[in-house]
Amino acid sequence: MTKLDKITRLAEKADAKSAKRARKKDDLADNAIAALKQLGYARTSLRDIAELSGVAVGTLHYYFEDKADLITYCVLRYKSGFMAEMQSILSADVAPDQLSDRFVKGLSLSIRRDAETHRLWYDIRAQAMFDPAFHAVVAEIEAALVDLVAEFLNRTGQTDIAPGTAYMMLDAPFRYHLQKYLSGDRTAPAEFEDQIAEILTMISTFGVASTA
Amino acid sequence: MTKLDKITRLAEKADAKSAKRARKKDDLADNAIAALKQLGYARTSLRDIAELSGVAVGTLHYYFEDKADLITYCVLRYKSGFMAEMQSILSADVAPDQLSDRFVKGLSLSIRRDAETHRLWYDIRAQAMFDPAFHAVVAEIEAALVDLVAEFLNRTGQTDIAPGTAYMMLDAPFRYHLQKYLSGDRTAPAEFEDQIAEILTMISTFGVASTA
DNA sequence: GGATTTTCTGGACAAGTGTTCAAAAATATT
DNA sequence: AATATTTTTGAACACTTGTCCAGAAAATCC
Repeated sequence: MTKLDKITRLAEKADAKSAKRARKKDDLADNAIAALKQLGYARTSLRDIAELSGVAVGTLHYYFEDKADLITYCVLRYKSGFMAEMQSILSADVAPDQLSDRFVKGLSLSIRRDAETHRLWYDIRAQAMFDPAFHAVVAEIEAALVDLVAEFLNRTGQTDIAPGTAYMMLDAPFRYHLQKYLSGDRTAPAEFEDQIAEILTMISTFGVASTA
Repeated sequence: MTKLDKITRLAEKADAKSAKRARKKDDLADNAIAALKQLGYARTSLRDIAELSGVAVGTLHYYFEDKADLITYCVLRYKSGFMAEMQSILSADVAPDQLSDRFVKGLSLSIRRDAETHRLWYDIRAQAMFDPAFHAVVAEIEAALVDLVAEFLNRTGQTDIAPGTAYMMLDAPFRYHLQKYLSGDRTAPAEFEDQIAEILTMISTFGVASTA
């Protein structure tokens, strides 16, 4: 075995080791997210997370610097999951008007199915206004969401409205009806669809009017 | 002195007493709001509030049932202050288009001047999604805000959009640019005005189109 | 001006927080 | 099989939290 082979072997081992560590880290993060979804950022302690993960508190500190590090990691991970889901809806090969319908239905379904996940996002977003440690991760996710909306606008041929503006016009009703849904109003998702329909009509009317 | 006079006197005394108590309560609440504005709901302890108010912790419990009671009271009080301010802008006797301009400028100014207060509101609103104790007060404030927007729409002659929808289309950019402003972006208020202008144009275009 | 009620204090309490770390257990290496 | 390394544990630490309450202080009443 040459010297170079030895070096390669050592490098492979180091990679395998760090890959294993990353897997465990993600595993812990997933359990942490589960806890955070139920209790919210402020009410979730490291002991809650440890208990739900089936590990001791010390283990968390073995993988994460401190609590802020853990939360940041979780939020970034949550983002990749959510974004992938939305992208898969958007990249379906259907006609523009059908796509629009599917997109709205997808959001409405997400209120019902992933209410707790979205609740956590809005919680973190609010906390970021107080804790600069979350500025970066919130800005990153919000930029990705704007990109998502921009793609939706492109696919449906709406080019007269700024993506940032459109994002807000979708996000606001989404948050509002999520809130209603969480407080027990089962009709909220349906109302959400109606309101989005009104808003999308308004956006397209605006497009027609301003290009005329 | 007749028996009735005695009763009247006693009633007056009781009123004066409870009025004094209410004044003190408001005084404590104002200090509590000052603390909450700086630290946010989750990070503000009763000891923080007590220290800032110049009283002992026990005093807070003498006037408020518990922490939730105190916070609820504070939020309601904050609401009356903010709402009065916005109403005063709305009830000014000016032409519709001027009113619209003043309204937007008023909101933009409020981002600069009362950033911390609004931040607290968005914090509480997010907490309400986890803590049912805040459902009622958040719903009440949000309803009042919708009423405010409804009045704005009436005064400017826009009757084709649902007030709830219009509220969200103003609230979303307001929150977004507040967030940008708080993270150090001084140009956020100006951007906010531009975006609101775009949205208001869209709303009015929609109105014209749908009534045509 | 003495008695009574209201207001306020600040220490005590139990429970909970993030973090640290020596020691044990598990895994990998030779 | 023995050694070395990585991983995990859970007790201990110092600190904070909301709440309670006996007693002091202040205000009110007759």
